[in-house]
Amino acid sequence: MTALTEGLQDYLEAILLCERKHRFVRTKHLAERLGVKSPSVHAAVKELTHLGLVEHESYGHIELTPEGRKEAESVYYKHRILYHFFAKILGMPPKLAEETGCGIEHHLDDKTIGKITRLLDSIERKAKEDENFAAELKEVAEDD
Amino acid sequence: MTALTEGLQDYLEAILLCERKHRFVRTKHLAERLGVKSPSVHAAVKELTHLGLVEHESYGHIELTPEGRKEAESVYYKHRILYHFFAKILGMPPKLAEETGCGIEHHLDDKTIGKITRLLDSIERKAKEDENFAAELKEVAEDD
DNA sequence: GCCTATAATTAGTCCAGGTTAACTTTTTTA
DNA sequence: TAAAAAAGTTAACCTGGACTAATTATAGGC
Repeated sequence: MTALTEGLQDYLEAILLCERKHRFVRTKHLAERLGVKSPSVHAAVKELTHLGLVEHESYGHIELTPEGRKEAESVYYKHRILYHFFAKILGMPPKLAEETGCGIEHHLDDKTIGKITRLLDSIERKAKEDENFAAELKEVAEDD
Repeated sequence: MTALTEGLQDYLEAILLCERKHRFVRTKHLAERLGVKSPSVHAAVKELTHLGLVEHESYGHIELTPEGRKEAESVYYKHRILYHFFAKILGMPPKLAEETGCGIEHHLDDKTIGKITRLLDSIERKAKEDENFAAELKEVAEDD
């Protein structure tokens, strides 16, 4: 009720991404992006409004509040890091990398994401200066 | 209904671990391990029975079928790899590493887990032969 | 061998989050 | 500008997965 569930985090992220593409965000856009019907969007947006994370007047467009934006950006950042890891390091097909990232982003706190970020940095830096290591990584990524 | 949900996977894994400790598995053990009440266990076990993954006679003990065992072991293996990654590589506190692994194990397919396994191997091998890289990893793990 | 304690089961409830169908508001267009 | 199309809202319902309370089995202690 008063908690930000995984599902609501997905809605926030979707709002953020929609607003970058459509100038303003409508129920329909979110429904399409999330593969869900409009009454579901309606209920979620109502709940997010109630939590003070979005603003939405009836039949109007949907906007993030500052806190909502912060939350949405945090989710999105996690998503991008994970996508990078799955797609670029592990060599997963883009769609699967995308879905996998989406599934697990909610389970990782900010500090953990920070550590993963630095780990990936180290790995990639090392791969640049070490042929052998780079070859091993390549093998992992290219295994099908 | 006919799908193996995340929750049911957790039950399978718990059955596997309980049977290693108690000789036979009872509703009560699963309830304790999963932090859930017995009617919830009952319902889940019934569903798993229906899916052909466990056998359970009324008031008796709970057993994995061969397919159930296979599934349970797959989940458990994922869990262990992830625990290793979070606890040993990222240096997360054991409890958090445990919970995080549990949250995301369901989202990773076998091939992905295989890739992660090999990636961790490469990283650890490289760290053994390369002081510098080892130091960087250590820093990631020890950051609090 | 009976009685009590413990365990398992059943019945009924709740909540999140989805659905369809019906209705209202807004927008578009002829 | 009025009618049709599209979008949003509401109501009623379903499912998974938890819960409590009440009931039924089983097992141990006397």
